[in-house]
Amino acid sequence: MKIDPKKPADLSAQIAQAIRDAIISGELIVDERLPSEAELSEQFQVSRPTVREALKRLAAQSLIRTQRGASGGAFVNRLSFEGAYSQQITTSTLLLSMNAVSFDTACEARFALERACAPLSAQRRTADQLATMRAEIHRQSQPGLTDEAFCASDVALHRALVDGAGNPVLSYQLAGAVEAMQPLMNMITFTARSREAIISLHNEIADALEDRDSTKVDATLVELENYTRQLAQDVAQQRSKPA
Amino acid sequence: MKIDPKKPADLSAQIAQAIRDAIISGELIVDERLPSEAELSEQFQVSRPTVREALKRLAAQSLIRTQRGASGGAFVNRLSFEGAYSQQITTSTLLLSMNAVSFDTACEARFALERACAPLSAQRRTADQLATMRAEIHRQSQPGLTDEAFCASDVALHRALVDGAGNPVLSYQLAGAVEAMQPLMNMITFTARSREAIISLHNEIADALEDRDSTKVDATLVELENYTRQLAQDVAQQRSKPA
DNA sequence: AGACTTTTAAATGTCAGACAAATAAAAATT
DNA sequence: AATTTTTATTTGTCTGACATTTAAAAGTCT
Repeated sequence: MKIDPKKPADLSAQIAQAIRDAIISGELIVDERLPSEAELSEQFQVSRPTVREALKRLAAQSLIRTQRGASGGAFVNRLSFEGAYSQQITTSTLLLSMNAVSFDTACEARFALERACAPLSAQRRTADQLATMRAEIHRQSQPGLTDEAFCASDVALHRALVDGAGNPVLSYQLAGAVEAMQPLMNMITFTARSREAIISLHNEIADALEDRDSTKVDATLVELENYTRQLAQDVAQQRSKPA
Repeated sequence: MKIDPKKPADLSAQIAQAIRDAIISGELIVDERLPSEAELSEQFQVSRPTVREALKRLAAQSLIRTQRGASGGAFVNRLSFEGAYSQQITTSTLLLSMNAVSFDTACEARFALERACAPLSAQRRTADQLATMRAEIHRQSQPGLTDEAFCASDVALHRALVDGAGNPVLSYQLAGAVEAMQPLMNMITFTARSREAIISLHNEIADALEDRDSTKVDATLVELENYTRQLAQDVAQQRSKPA
């Protein structure tokens, strides 16, 4: 069943893997309760702290949740799309920061993925999603908005575009790409003029989506990508010779 | 610094979050050694098992690695693209299986993302990557290949296509989408005739990539998507009325 | 002095037993 | 019958200990 050869490495890692496999293989169903820590330690012939370390590993991956009390215990989590976003975003953020990915590379990836959604979104976007985009555009045009808030709104707008494709798998995959870029975007200082240009492009995208004109959406996204890269390049240049 | 209010929830979760934040914020550098478990328990005013549970959580996310021995301890991991793949794949696999995503939805997402890479790949693919694709196509045409091996080769081919874009962020994002689909693909039984058709399309893709003809690549991917969906539909139909 | 072996110390990995806290079910009381 | 109290179960945490691994320090021999 969930046996455990005592040959190679950390017991807690082995136990975690055994339980993980049982979940993936469907041996353990969603919302099913695992044996109690005491029972698991009996079953695997290890101490309770070791079992606990294994369970914490699984909890870190959102594979299980724990509940205290009489009929408490560890339960198999239904990994929801929403719940998987955060993991995806954390991982992507770390990847981008630790591997010193260039802005260009990240930007290229982000827009390539987003353009993949555009045709589907043009076809399927709901009125609600369009309204969300319009609302974000309106927020972006308000004076006194911080750069951080501007970027956050930008992310929200693009999330709405992606969600418009009506494909949760796509939305999940892109959440990381779009949101993980935000820290990088935050490094750009947006002048009033650049904001105006971006908002204008955002409006074009919304209009095109309203008309369900996927060609126009794609073309505008390309424009937006080029403009974003240009902005980043200008900022980098200005910083290198501040005189 | 990495303080810890003892108000709300699990101490080990709080400590893990504190250390995680320190890593993300850059307060802890890659390959830097964390304080020993004893020191951490002193610092956070908790016991060593609690600290250990926190560290195991971080280890499960590949944020740290541990080493035994005299100058051992917990070290901040460089989260490599390669290393992030497995997490991405596990998460995506679980998502697909637990949420009963339809084959159509997963398939649509997968090809949408892949088509996003196609233009870049047509432009930048190396001779090596093309050779890899040719080799996989050759393998696919060998008789006696199991369905699992055929699918694995299929994954390898598409990975090569995606890698051809020369954008590690894209490759990382798509690894999950492509590989997580494999269990679903394995459920399709490939007849000799359907394999032949797929291989023919694969050859077309390789030819188009050799010619750096991105339009052709895209068109062929669309064909492949349609054919794949058709196959899945046929299998589903046949299973519903096995007479 | 230099190369090899032995010892030592530091660190993680594991264990055992205990108590605290939360929680739901069972029992008792009104 | 409804409410309160008790109880049992289970996770969360602590203390203290021992085992194992590993690198560096100490010692030994040529």
